[in-house]
Amino acid sequence: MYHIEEAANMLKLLGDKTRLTIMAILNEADCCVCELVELLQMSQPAISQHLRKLKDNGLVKETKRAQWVFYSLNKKHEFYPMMQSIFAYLLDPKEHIRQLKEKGMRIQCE
Amino acid sequence: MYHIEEAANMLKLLGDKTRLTIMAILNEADCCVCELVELLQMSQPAISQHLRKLKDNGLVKETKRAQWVFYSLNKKHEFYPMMQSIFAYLLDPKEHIRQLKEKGMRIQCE
DNA sequence: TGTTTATATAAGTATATAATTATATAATAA
DNA sequence: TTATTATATAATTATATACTTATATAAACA
Repeated sequence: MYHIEEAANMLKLLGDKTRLTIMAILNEADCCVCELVELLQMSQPAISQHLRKLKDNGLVKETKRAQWVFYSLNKKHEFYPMMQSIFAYLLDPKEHIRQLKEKGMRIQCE
Repeated sequence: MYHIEEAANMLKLLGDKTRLTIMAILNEADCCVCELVELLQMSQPAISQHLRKLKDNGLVKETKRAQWVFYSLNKKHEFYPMMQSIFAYLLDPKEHIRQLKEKGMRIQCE
């Protein structure tokens, strides 16, 4: 049971097309920044700034591996269950992976 | 299964403390503007403007009765099931009604 | 009728947000 | 070492947002 203000803040974070898409993608596979840049066809700083916002609010975690930074959902987050039920309405769970492959993109950078 | 852009737009509407609270209250009982004004301790124009936004996006309906305008959730809205699952995480379903009564407020204006 | 009550809307303002551009950092590769 | 690649961050700008104040509308009531 969440406080309404925290919940509103979390919903606001998801209430942006770019961030919701990022979260939907990460819900299927961890991903590095460059993949998100290509997938979403947006500039690298724009993606990084959205990721920072998600990270600052604890919704995603980052792992550095070689020259890449991989992002993943923070499954320990208080709102993770609520997000999952949103994703359940939202997603064809295979859709983003399919989209990735259609564009000839690997799922992992390395 | 919703398009991600429409879903983001809907989540943005819910991603405001005032609107999320209004939706949570309406999920428990239809309500007129003056009650929302007292409950949320905000100005009448501020409340009306949030209600208009919710109405323009089809999330709530209005019914005029005497001098009051009652608002209610639009249960036919495409996103109504998703909102319900959000509310399920969000709410102690009796909390807002209790809060209403504590303030000596009637649930219906008339 | 004129007054009050409930609500909506318009105009203005302050703040928040998302993007771009330019630059910094850090790791890898040549 | 220098160049390249991946990422982050700062500064700027344009737009969106939420509020206030003032006003309009419409119903009820004296």
